[in-house]
Amino acid sequence: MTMARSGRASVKDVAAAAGVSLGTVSNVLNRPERVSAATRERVETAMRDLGFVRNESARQLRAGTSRTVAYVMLDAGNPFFTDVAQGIEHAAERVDLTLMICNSGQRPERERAHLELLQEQRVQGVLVTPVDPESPLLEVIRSRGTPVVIVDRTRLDESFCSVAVDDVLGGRLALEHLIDRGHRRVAFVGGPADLGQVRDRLEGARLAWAEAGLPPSDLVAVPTTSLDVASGRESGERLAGMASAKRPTAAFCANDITALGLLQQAISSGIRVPEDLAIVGYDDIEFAAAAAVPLTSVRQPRGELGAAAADLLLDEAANPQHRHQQVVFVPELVARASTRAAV
Amino acid sequence: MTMARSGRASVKDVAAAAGVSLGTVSNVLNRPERVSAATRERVETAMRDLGFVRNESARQLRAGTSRTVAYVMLDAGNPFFTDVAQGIEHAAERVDLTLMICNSGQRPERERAHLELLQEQRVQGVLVTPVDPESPLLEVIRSRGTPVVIVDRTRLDESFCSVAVDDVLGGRLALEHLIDRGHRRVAFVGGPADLGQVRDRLEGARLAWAEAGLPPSDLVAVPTTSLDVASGRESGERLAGMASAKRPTAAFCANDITALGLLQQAISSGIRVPEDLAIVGYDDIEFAAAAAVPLTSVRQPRGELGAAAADLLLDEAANPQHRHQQVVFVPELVARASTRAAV
DNA sequence: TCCTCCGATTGAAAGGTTTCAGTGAACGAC
DNA sequence: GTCGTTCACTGAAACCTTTCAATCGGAGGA
Repeated sequence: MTMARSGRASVKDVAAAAGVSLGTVSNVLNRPERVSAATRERVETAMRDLGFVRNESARQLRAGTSRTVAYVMLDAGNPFFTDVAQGIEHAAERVDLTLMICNSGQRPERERAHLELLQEQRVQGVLVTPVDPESPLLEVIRSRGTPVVIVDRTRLDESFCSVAVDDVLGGRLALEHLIDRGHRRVAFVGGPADLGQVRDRLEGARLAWAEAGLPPSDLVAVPTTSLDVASGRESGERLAGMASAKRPTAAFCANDITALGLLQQAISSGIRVPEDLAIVGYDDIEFAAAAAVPLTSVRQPRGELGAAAADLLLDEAANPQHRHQQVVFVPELVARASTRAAV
Repeated sequence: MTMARSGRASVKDVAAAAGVSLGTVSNVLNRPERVSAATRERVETAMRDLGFVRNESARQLRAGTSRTVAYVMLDAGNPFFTDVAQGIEHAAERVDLTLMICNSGQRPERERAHLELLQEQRVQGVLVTPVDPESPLLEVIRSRGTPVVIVDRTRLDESFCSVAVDDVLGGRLALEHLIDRGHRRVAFVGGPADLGQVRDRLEGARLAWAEAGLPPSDLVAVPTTSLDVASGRESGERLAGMASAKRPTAAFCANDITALGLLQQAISSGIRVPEDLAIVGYDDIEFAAAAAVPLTSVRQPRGELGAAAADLLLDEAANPQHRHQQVVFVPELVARASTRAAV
C-alpha cells in the first residue's frame, strides 16, 4: 500500500497486506514458534507476494551488532593468502558468521580505507595482514571498539592477538635439510631484507649454518627487490653466471613463487635440478608440488592459521576477560625431488 | 554523557560534548563548509575525544542505499578468479565504491546464503560467477531489486548482463596453432563434459580441426573428472601408457592447472615437451609462463573481464533505461616453449 | 533606532526493524 | 460466575543518522 520510496516492501507493508501488526511480522521473522500457524501462513504469503527483503541496516541499527567479520588481506594475487582466507571462512561458518574479504594490495591507504569502513559497519571484528604490523592505525581501530587480530605477522610488543608461523624455525629446517644432504655452499634468495619474513627466515638459516660449524661466508645472500616470479628468474641468471666451481650447490628461497622463477631459469640455463642446484622453497603452495621438478618447501599451515585467527577474534569479541595472545605455528619441511640426491 | 549502551559515542554524545545540536554535528560530517571554523573545531575535538565512529547502518538506513558492490566468486583457490576480482576492484575504486568479496567455493547453498545476505545489505549490485548460470535464484534476486551481472559465464537466454570470453574461439585458436605447427593427432584434455567452458572449448577445437580437413577420429577426447592438477597428471599417465606410434603429438588442455599437471607427469615419464608432446593450456595464469617448460596458453583478459562487468553493473544500477547486454571478449593465443618446434 | 538579510545553528521528522510491556480472548479451576 | 493463566497479538519506543524548514543573532543599510 504505502510501499517505501525505494520501491521495496517493508515490514509495515507486509503487516498491512496480511492484516496484522508490525510486531507479528517481526515475530514471524524471528520467533516463528510464537505465531499461530494460520497467521504465519498469511504473513509468509504476503512476504512472498510483495517480494519482501529484510533491511539489514535497520536490523543492525536496532541490534547494535552485526553477524559479520572481515579479513583485510595483503595480496589477493598470492595463493598463500587466499588459502588463509579459506581457513578463516571455515571457522566463521562454524559459528554462523559471514566473512567479508577485502584486499589492500599492499597499499596502506587502501588498508586504511577498508578498516575505517569496516568499523563504521560495526563488524564483529577484523582480521588483518597489515602492510606494516607496527602501524598505529591498528591501535586506533581497536581503541574505538573493533577487535583486531593480526594474521601472519606479529607485533614487537605483545599488545595484539596474532597468529603467525615461526619463520626462524622454518629457515632453520630448510638449512638443516640442505646441510644434511651434503650441501656446503648455499644461497639464500629473497628480499627486501627489511621484510619481517625475509629477515626471520634468513636468521634461522644462519643459525642452522653456524650450529653445523660452517663458515658464514659460504651462506651467500642473493638479495631480491621483491618476492615474485621475476625476482626468482633474475636470481637464476645471477647464479648461472657464476663459475660452476664457485656456484652454490643449493638455494633456499624466501617463498615458493620466487623458487619457481629460479627453477625455471636454472633449467633453461642448463643447470640441472637437483644435481647441479638443489632448491628449497617456502609456503608449499599447491603449485610447488606440481612444478616440473617438484619443489621441496617449508609448509606453513595456512588453513589452520586462518582458523586460529578467527577463533582468537571471536574470543576477543565475546569474552569479557579476554587476554591477548600470540599463537605461533610450527612449520614443516616437505622434501621433494628438487633436493633429492646428495651432491 | 549518555553514551549509547554499546559503549560507543553517537552524534548525540558528540553534540552534547561540543555544546551544539545534532544537526550541526551532522553538518560537520557532511557539509563542513556550512559550519563556522570555531564550531567545527570544537566538534572535531569532541569527536576525537569520544572516539566517535559514524554508524554506517543508520546512515544507510536513512540514505536508503549503500556505496558497496559485491563479487561472489566461484573458487577462491583459482588464480583466475582472484585476477578477475582485482579487475573489478579497480573499476569500483574509480567510482568510489567499496568491493566486498565473497566465495561460494562451488557450493550452491553458500552461494545462496551470500546472495541473500548481500541483498539484505542493500548493496548497489552483485557480480557473480554462479555455480549454475541457469539457476532461478539469480532472477529472484534481481526481481527483488538488486542488479545482477554474470561474470565469466553466460545465460542461454539473454535476460542478464554478462561478461565472458569466447571459448569457442579460444578452442579454435589453440587448435589452429597446433595444426599450424604440423600436429595431426591431438588430444583434448578436460572435463566434465557438461561444463560450459569445456564444451565450448572442445567445440572450437573440433571446428578448427574440421576446417583443416582432418579426420575427426584423430582429435582424441581425454575426459577428466575435474579441472585440477591431479586430473592433468592422470591424463599424463594415460598418454604415457600409449604406444608412441599411436600417441597424440600434442595435447590441448581445458585449463592451465590441468596442463601443468599433464606437463609434470609427461616429463617424469620421460616424454619430452615439446618434442614428443606439445602442450597448450588455457587461461594464461601467471604460473603458466613460469613452468619449467613455459606453457603456450590461450589468454583470457581477466582484468578487463572484471572491469567490464563492474561497468555494466553500475549502468544497471544507475541508468533507468539500461538494457541488458552480453559482452564477449576475444581470447588470444600466447605461444611459448611448450609448442615450440614443429614435429 | 528599526528593518532586512544572511549565515549559522537548531529541532523535529523520517527511515525499517526489533523489543517489550501490555491488551484481549479463551479456557480451566474454583 | 469469578479469578488466574496462557496464548496470540498489538503498538509504541528505541536504535543513529540525515535532512530541511524554521529560528536566531548580528551586521549593514536606511
